[in-house]
Amino acid sequence: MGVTAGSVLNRLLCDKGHLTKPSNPTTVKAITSTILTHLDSGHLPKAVSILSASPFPFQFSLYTRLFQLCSSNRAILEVRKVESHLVTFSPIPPIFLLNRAIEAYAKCGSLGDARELFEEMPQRDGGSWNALITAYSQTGNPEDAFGLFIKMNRLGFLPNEITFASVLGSCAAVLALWLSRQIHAVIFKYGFNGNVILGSSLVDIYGKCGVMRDARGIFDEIQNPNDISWNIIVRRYLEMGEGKEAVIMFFQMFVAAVRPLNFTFSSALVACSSITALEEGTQIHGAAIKMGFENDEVVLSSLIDMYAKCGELENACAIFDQPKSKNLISGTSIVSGYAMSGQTWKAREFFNEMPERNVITWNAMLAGYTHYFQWEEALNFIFLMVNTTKNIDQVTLGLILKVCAGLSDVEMGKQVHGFIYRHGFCSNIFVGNGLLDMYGKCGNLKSAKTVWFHQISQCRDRISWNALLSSYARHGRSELAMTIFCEMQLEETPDEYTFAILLAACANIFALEQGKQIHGFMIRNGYTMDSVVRGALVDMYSKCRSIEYAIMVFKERASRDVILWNSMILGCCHNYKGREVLKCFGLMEDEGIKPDHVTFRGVLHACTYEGFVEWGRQYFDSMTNEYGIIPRLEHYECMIELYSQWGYMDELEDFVKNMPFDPTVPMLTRILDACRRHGCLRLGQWAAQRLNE
DNA sequence: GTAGGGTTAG
Repeated sequence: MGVTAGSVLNRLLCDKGHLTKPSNPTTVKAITSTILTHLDSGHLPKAVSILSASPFPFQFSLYTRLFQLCSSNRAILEVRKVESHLVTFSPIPPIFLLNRAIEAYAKCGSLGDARELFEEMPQRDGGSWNALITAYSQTGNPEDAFGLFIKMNRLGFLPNEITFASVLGSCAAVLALWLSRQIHAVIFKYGFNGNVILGSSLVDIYGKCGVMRDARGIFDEIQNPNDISWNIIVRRYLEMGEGKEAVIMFFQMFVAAVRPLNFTFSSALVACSSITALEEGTQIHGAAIKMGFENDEVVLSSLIDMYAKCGELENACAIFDQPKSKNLISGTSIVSGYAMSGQTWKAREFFNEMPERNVITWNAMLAGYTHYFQWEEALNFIFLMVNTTKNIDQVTLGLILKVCAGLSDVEMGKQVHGFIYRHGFCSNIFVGNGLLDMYGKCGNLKSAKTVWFHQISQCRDRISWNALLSSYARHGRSELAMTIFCEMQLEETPDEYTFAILLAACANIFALEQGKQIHGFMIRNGYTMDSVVRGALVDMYSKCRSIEYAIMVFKERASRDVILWNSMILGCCHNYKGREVLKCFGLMEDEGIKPDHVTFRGVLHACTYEGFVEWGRQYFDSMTNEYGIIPRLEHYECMIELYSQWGYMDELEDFVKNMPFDPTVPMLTRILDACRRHGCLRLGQWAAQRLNE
């Protein structure tokens, strides 16, 4: 080899004429047709070798065709041969053909050849500059593209739409908002502002830079936005978290009678999931069928995921059962849908039957277990995962840390920390926050601090701050949490979660005034009062002995989930209002809210201090019989306390000896104490004996 | 004759 484009050209331009013998037109025609036949059957190298062996010029259109095919086949050697033939046998190769050659070199990834040819061209036009700028822009050299653009202007070549499109492409690659605005102005000056492609590119850049108002302004000025323009605006709204606007724009497309691309369907459906807009999603499903996308894999997968995320597992499965829908991605959507709706058992069944899985599938399953606090299952699944697949990523590690935190297993957490350190996941903010949270939840504040200062101080975000706050608040360091909150505000805007943590901190130290201030701050600044925040408020007010405020917050809005009811019930417990607890329990049932284990903790607690021994027993039995809730250790503790406190020693003995597990040390101590107080020798001796064991 | 967007799952 060693023969480069420019050198061939230069040599031949100095020394030509003797090579271009007059050729027989019929021969040229015959060879042209042979070459074309080879091209049609996909034999590019063969076609090019015939060309190279023919010492006479061909029609320019043949060279154009050849350059095109070389580009799409990324055949760099063939481009060199075709260019070499062109400049050898055509006395004055037209500039446009050499521009095609530059483009072909660029498409084959050889900027060097493109640049050399450009340098050695005897004459260049605007197209030559465009070709080179595009070459640099598309091969990931945006700065060089900008430089060429400036040079071109200095040399007096007028930029056209093509030039601007390439330069804007470079702007998008480096998110150069300021430069884009300037180019935008120049585009306007040259009168290209009606151009659909340039308009769409500007929408693209402004959207990527997060200035959606400007993006939308440009979009609205495009006279006839095409499918690509719409695709951009829908996608950008989605990426900026404005799912609702994305869906609205998608439906606007139909008004404008532009046929959506499958990708646009996909974006719109993701947007529907993000705002749980099932109705709109279903409408989009209908539109997809009507417009003939019923066999489009991307659209089908997106539909399955939308239904799964909106909790419509039956619909999701129905689509999945269609022949064209089954693939790894849609299968993972189904696993995730079951897992995140609490049906982890069904998710697992589906998971086990999948023909192939990847790390995302495994993570989806694990996420279900952790989301529903099924730590044992999660732990077993992690062992299975580690033994089956070597593929573990930062999401897996984050989930594993969540399991360590859930089990308060700091030893395992430390092992995971070691793994993270050894495998270079330290710089990952997701993993770093997971570590911080794990140490915080396990009560190891020292290690949490170490992670904070040494691992995530460079890249910490709001989640890191919240994790730090909550670890202090959770372990009785409420005042410190307040101080940290002040520091946090210097670099992050607090969110709803931050305030829920702070309210819990206030509740712990009975800081009613500060709690009220936070409540007021949230209202004034328009924060959403979701059920978590309202629960935290109810909890704070009731713990601060301000039960009237707690009830006010509780009643404020009609939507109440089990978490909020539990906050209210436990709030009543704190204020020793046992009858209200039982009243709440009844009202909750009337609203159709299913009680959970926390609810029963409150109810049993109320029965204990009110002395409703028989009711307490009935509520405890109803957990298994009526509500299908398996009583936990704390519920057994409640019952032991209930019987002990009110001297129901026979019931106590019967209850303790029928428990499905051995009584714990605190339980035995409590029983022994009750036996002393109420003079019950037999049970007392039994408990003492068990204690000694 | 050259130019723009997008690839669904944790």
